[in-house]
Amino acid sequence: MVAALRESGRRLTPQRLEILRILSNSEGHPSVEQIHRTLIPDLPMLSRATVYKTVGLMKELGQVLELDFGDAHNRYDGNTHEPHPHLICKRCGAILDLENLPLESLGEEVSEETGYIITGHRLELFGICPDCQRAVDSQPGHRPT
Amino acid sequence: MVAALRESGRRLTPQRLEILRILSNSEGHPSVEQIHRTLIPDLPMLSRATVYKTVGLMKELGQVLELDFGDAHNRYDGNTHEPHPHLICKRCGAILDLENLPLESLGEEVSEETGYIITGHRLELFGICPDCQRAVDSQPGHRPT
DNA sequence: GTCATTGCAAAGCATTTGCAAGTCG
DNA sequence: CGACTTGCAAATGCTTTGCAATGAC
Repeated sequence: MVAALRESGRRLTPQRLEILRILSNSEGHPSVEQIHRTLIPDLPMLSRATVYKTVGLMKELGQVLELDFGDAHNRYDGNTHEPHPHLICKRCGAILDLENLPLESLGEEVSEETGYIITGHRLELFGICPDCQRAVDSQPGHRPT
Repeated sequence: MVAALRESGRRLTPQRLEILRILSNSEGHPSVEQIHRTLIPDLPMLSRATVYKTVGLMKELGQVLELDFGDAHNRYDGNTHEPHPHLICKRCGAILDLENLPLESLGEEVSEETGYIITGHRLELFGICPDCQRAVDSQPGHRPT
């Protein structure tokens, strides 16, 4: 990521370095707000605008993927450059990356049926993760948002 | 839809009637703004707030499905109550409903692998529709947004 | 030393809400 | 008539933008 930054002629500031660190370590597909909150202890002056600008820049450079789960905050995935399916827990919001799903054949089939050229896709599965299943058993009244 | 409105004790106003008409005839999954713009000739005083309120009400009554394709405007689908896959043209924005895709088996597979209980999914395929493929041939420089 | 970048504040947008005026039943 | 709706305007919440000060190279 740092290399991509440099190659594009941009500067590497401490703010950007920290933001990139979070994006590349991101297992949880953080939102701008989460990134900002995480970094405030280290960079107390960090503004949300800077996070937005950096994330937007990395998106532009193709280093980061913007996800949109329809719940106000966009979330970002720094681990892959390719869209891929996600499995999202409706209760706790955990997001799991899915791999090796047979979607190519599906695209071909749809292409034949409709005459469209298929260029991409987005797949999200929703459910309840194992942890939350256990939690449900012990707290029967507790509902997700 | 009108029945569902009445049963819930709501009133049937001309504005609502027209909005429902568009939702139920919607082949194009209109946005609030599109609904509003379409109705302005007939109901010049119609406010966007009313469209938002009505659409939100129908969503609450389960008569309409809210779609979110990540491009600012939410869009609404009055034809089905069940989520289903969509095929979206990146060039002209046309939206096609897909049916009979074998997604259940996919959910079962993921469920076994991850331990999640799968409760729903969202699938969108992106591509270029046949019309736009022809248009591309004749206007090579024209790019979608 | 330059010029990209930061961070604040203000602006933008889609959507929501408050409320007086209007109207469905 | 009374309560639900409308439509305006103001408010909200995320994101973007303008711009002077800062700092990377």
